Amino acid sequence: MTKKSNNRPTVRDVARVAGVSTATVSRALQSPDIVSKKTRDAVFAAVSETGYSVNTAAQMLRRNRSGTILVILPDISNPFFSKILSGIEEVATRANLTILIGNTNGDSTRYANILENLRNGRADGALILNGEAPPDGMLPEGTPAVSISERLDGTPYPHVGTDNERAAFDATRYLIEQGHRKIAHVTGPQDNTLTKDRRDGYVKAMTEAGLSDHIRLIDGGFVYSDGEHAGHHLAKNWPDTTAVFCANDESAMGVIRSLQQHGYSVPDDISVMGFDDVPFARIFQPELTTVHQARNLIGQRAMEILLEQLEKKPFSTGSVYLDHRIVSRNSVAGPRN
Amino acid sequence: MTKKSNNRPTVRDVARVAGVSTATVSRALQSPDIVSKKTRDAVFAAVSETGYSVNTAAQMLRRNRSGTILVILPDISNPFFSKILSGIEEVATRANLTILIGNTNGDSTRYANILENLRNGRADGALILNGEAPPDGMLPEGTPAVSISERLDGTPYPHVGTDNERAAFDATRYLIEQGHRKIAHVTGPQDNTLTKDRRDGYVKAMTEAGLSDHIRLIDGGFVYSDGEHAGHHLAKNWPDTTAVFCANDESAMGVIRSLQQHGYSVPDDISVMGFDDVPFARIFQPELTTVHQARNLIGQRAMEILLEQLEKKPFSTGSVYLDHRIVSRNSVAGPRN
DNA sequence: CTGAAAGCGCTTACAG
DNA sequence: CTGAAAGCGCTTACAG
Repeated sequence: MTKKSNNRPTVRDVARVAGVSTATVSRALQSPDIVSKKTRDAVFAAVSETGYSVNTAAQMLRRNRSGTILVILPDISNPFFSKILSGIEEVATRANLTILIGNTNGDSTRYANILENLRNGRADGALILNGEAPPDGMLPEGTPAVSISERLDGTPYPHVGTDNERAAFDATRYLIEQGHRKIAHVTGPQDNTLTKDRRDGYVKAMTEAGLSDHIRLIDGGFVYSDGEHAGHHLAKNWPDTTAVFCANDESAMGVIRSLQQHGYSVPDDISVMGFDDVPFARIFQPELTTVHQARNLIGQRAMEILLEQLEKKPFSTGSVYLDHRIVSRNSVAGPRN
Repeated sequence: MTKKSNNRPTVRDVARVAGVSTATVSRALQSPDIVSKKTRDAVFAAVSETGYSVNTAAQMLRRNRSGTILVILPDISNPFFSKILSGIEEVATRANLTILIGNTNGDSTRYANILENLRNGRADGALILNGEAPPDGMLPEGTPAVSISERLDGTPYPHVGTDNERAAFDATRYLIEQGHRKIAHVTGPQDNTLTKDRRDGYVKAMTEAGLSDHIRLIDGGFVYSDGEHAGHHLAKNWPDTTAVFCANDESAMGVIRSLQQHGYSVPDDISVMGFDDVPFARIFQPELTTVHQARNLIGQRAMEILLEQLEKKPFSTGSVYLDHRIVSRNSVAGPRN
C-alpha cells in the first residue's frame, strides 16, 4: 500500500471524497443532467477539493475518439491561413474540440507523417488546406475530412472556399469598368485548382467584354518573387498594358515593385489588383486593391461540416462558396489619357 | 465471437500474424535492438501486412506521457512567431514529439483553457511565448517549461531569447554612428519586459554617448497603429528629430507612414529603425533597417532545453541569449546637412 | 438514479 | 530473447 509516485488525482479519488462510485463521477462530469442534484454537487465539490482533471489518454482510449481535429496546411506563417484558422478554432472550441496543426512545408514526407495522426487515433478528422489529396491508403476509409480553399479533385471530401472563377471574373470586370482594355493576368502556380479557376474567370470576363484580343497571360505563382519576375516580363513584352490582375496579393506586391523599378508609377501608369486581402494589403504602398475572401467564415463553415461528419449527421457534399467582395484601395485607377 | 465494428488492427493482430506475443510486438517496435533479427523481421512484416499503427491513446495511458509539447503564444498570425515555431518543430520532430499550439489571443480564459492540456495529460511540457506566467495552481508542480522571448520574472522556468538591452544599445549606437544626435525611441507596450529592456538599451547608449539631453521617449506598442500614433506625436512635439528607433518592425512601419503623411521623407528627412526583422521588412518601402533576431535558433534552443527537462537531465536555468545583428537597409541614412 | 464490473490497447516488471 | 499477466484511468452496458 505504498503511495504512488505520480499523484495526479483520478476518478477513484474523486469518488472516494464524494462518497459515490467512479461510474457516478464520470456521469456527473459527462452528463450532469442524468444524476441527482445532490450527487452532482457532491461530485463537483470533490473535483475542486482534489484538483481533479480528466486523464485525456484514458478517455480517448475508452471512447475511441481523440476529440481532436487535424488541420493540414502548407505554411503556417502564410497570413492567408491565419484568419481561416481563427474561424476553425471558434467553431472547434464551441464544440469542445482541440486543434492539431500539421505544417507540411510542401514536403510530402512531412505530409505523410502528419496524416499518421489520423491512423494512430490522435485526431478524428481533418481539414485539408494544402491542396493535396492524401495518397491512397494513407487515410483509413471513411475518415471525416473537408478540403478548404483548394478543391481536391477526385476526392469524396466536401469543399469550402470562394468561387474563384466568379471572383476573378468580378475583379476583371472591375478593371474593365474603370476603363481598362489591355489587362494582363499574372497566374498562380501551375497545377493548382485556384490558378485554373482564377485564370478562367479572367478569360471569361475579357471574352464577354469583347476584349479577347487583349488577353495577356503571364505564368506566375503565389510568392513575392513570382510577382517580381512577372512584372519584369510585363515591362519587357507588353509595355502598353494598363492594368494587371494578379492571382494573389503577395505576387501583386512583387509586380508593383518590379514595375516601379522599370519606371512605371502605380496606379498612374499602370493599375495592379491582387486577390485575398491579406492584412498587409492595407499597409503596402500603394494600398492594394484586391478581392476579399471571407476567410474567417470559410474556416467556420468547414469546421461545421466536419462536425456534422463526426456526428454522423448528413452533411453537404460538393462545394460551399462564401461571398467575396472587391476592396477598392489605391493600386487601381482609370487608365491614363 | 462476432467481428468488432472497428477494424483498426491492434498489437494482437500483429502478434497473431507474426506468431509472437503482444509483448514482443511492442518490443520490436519500441526497442528493435532487444529482439532477435528473426523476430524483428517477422514483426515488421506483420505490421505492413496488417497496416498496423499504434493506438496513441493506449500508449499515452500506459506510459503516462503524451509525447506532445504545448506551445503557448498570443497570436499565431504574428510573423514574429512563425520562424521560432519552425525552430521548435525541427527539434521536436527529431525527438519524435508532437507540437500542440495554443493561441491565447491575449485572452486569459483561453490561456487557462490552453493550460488545461498540461493538467489532463494531453501535453508533457510547455514553451511559453506569450509573456505571461501561468497563474498559480494552473500548472502541476514541476511541469517542464521554458519561456521564449519575454522573460517570465518570478518564475523558475529557463528562458531563451535575445539580449534585448544589448541589441537596443547596438541599434542606438548604429544610429549615433551614422551621425544622428536627436534620436527618439518609440517604446513597446507598457508592462512588457521587452519594452523595458529595449528602452534601457536605448537610454544607455544615448547616455554613454553624452546625448542624454536628446533622449526622447514616446510610449508606443507592437502594432501598426501604435506606430502611427507615435509618428504623429513625434511630428507635433519633436519635429527636429533626425532618427527614430522603434521597439519593433510593425510599429516602425506605422511611424514611417505617419511621418510621410506629415510631409517627412524617410530616410532623407528622418531615419527610422525597427526591431525583429520580420519577413515584410524587406518588402516594405523604404526597406526597413532593423535588428535581426535569430528566431529559428531561439526556437531550437528552447526546445532543446525543454527536452532536457523532459528527460530529467540537468538543464540550463536562467537566460540563454542568441546573437542578434543589425540589418542595414534603406530606412536609415545619415542626418541631412 | 446508482454501482459493480468489464474492457479499450498498449507496455513492462517478472519469470524463465 | 520471449511470454503471461497486470494495470494505466476512464466509460458504459447491465442490473437493480
